[in-house]
Amino acid sequence: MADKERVRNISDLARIAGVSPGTVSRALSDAGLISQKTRERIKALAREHDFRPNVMARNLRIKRTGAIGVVIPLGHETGQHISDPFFITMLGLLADELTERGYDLMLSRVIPTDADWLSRFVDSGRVDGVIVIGQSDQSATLDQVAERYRPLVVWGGHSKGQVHCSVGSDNQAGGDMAATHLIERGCKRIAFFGDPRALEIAQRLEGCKAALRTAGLIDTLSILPAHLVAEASDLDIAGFFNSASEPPQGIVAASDVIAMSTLRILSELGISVPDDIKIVGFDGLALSEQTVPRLSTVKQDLTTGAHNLVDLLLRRIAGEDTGSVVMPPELVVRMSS
Amino acid sequence: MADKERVRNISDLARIAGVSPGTVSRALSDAGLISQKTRERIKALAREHDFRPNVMARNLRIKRTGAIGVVIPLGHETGQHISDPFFITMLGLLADELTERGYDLMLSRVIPTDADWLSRFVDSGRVDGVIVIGQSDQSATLDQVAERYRPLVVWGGHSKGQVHCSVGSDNQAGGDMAATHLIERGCKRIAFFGDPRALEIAQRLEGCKAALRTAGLIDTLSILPAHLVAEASDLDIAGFFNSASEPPQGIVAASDVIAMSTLRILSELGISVPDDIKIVGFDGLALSEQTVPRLSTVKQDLTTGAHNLVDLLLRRIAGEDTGSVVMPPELVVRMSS
DNA sequence: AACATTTCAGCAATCGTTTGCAAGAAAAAA
DNA sequence: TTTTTTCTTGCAAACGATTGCTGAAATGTT
Repeated sequence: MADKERVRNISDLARIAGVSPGTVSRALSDAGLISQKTRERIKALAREHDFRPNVMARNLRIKRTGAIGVVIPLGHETGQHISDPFFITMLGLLADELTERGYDLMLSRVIPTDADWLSRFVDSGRVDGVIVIGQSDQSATLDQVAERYRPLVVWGGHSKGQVHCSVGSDNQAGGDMAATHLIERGCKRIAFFGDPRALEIAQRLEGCKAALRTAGLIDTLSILPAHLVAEASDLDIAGFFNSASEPPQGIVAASDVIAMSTLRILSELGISVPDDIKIVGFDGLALSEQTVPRLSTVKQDLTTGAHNLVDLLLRRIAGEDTGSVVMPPELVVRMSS
Repeated sequence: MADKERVRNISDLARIAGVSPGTVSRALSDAGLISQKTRERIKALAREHDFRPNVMARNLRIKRTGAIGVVIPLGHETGQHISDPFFITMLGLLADELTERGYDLMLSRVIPTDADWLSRFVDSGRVDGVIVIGQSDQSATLDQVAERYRPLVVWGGHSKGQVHCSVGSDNQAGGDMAATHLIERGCKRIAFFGDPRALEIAQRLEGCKAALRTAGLIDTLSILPAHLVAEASDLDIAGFFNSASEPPQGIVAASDVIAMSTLRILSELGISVPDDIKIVGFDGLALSEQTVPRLSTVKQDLTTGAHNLVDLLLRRIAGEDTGSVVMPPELVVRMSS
């Protein structure tokens, strides 16, 4: 049958329908002025041949892609993997949020070797906007691109003089809450586990110090720049406890993942949590509820975080100029402290 | 300065360079016949104006997108979230694998309401191929699309008569290994935690039954169709232990996540693992190494799984016809059994 | 110096849509 | 019936690249 031929594009369909390509276009995209009758007819025809207009051609013409790029710069930790629970949780939330708004999500894992990594992605014309998860040690690059490319939003900490638009928690407040909590629980010697080369972690440490300072305990603070990746941090942590002359009574972990590793290592060393040592994590990921014992943690509201990221981004795409967002974290006390 | 004008496309650059657009195109895409000299000159010019050719236009012309779609159908469990650790781990591995091969990853979370969800994505012309993570309860739809759309590969179980190309573990063998191991450790009463409505889980249960049958213990098997989502499964599991007249001595969990919840609940009930009850998980995710006690599990090699998925997909894109892959799982004995 | 060969760059068609403009048809008004 | 107004539709020019073909220049060969 002649009308069973494969319909590859809008003109094919137009020929079959006996109309012009323009008319088909108008019929399929519920816009434009066109008679109800032909619209129905053409739509039915399209369905029958199960034809769907080519998205790329449309995007080229229309100059929008309907996709948002999500990029994860793996800067200061080359070993850090995209499957890090935090990234991944955020990614899932973003996917949900974007899908709901009719956008697709284009994922790009990047190891910033040259300063060009972000420009390249941004200028590829493949996405309408970009969300960067985590500043890593790339704040300078982010600022530089943000100068000229508006639809860019970053998850992470906010610091004065920052050019790029960010969404994140008040890390300093969070660090303060964690340390204060441990102090209230009677801990005198406190340790911080986390590598302050990353902006967010530096801020958490700062808050921690502030709390200790007001309690007059600042001199007891020891810092372990543990890796973020679970596998690598194991060694750091085990080493710390083996070489510590006097172990800490409380630990502020810069992330739930670090806290989880610590928990397990302590259990294997026969040290009891929370009796011997108390621990507070950071992030409030789902996995923090599954540890033994359940982890006390400074919870970031990642759901509204993702919501804010997408919201700000879409407003920026629409041309609006937006400021950054700093969200209050929340101390969740469970069984580890 | 005139030559500081913004270069928006290849013709702009051509005008500045005093050549034709075609020449610029050839210069920038290291192909084509063109003199070394002009190539260098044009490349330098492009760098200077930091111009990068529009990817969409290129894709339209070239009829390839350089992107692979990854879709996660959330079929039989509406509550199941994209941030499920398994999905997410797989997603990360795929991102790594695809990035390495020069492809981008387009993520799409789908709740299959109509039978159309996959067609729509596949026909959008936005991706060169599609990877589906998990069959959920959508095997029929997958088969149907696979009939006509070649570049489609699915992570999941393989069953006879299956049309779509799949990559996954030998789930039955895995279930057998887990149960056999528990039997060897002296367990007489064994329970299976997991909802067999999903193909993969049904296969795991089948293997489990086989092992019990040969050991003559099949009558002692109890099955708890626990939800996959951690939050929901908690209730299921707690309920199970509260109502069980005689608790099992060994548990085969259909996933590490279920095992982890079980571990924690048992700890809270004061039941010791592995002394009172032994547990084996399934998946071998990173989190299984972080539990207390460390989880014994049937490990799927997700890294080579992701590798195979991508490999088969690219071969299918190239026109080759490929069969499915079933990989052997591996029992990893840790502290929980 | 004359001719054959190779290299390089330009022309113009093409990928599959969308959309401003204008013309034809239909409906309404006179 | 004629004129005016309103709906529909077609035409053709974009969008920004790639690429087969063709001719001109450069190179090599007698």
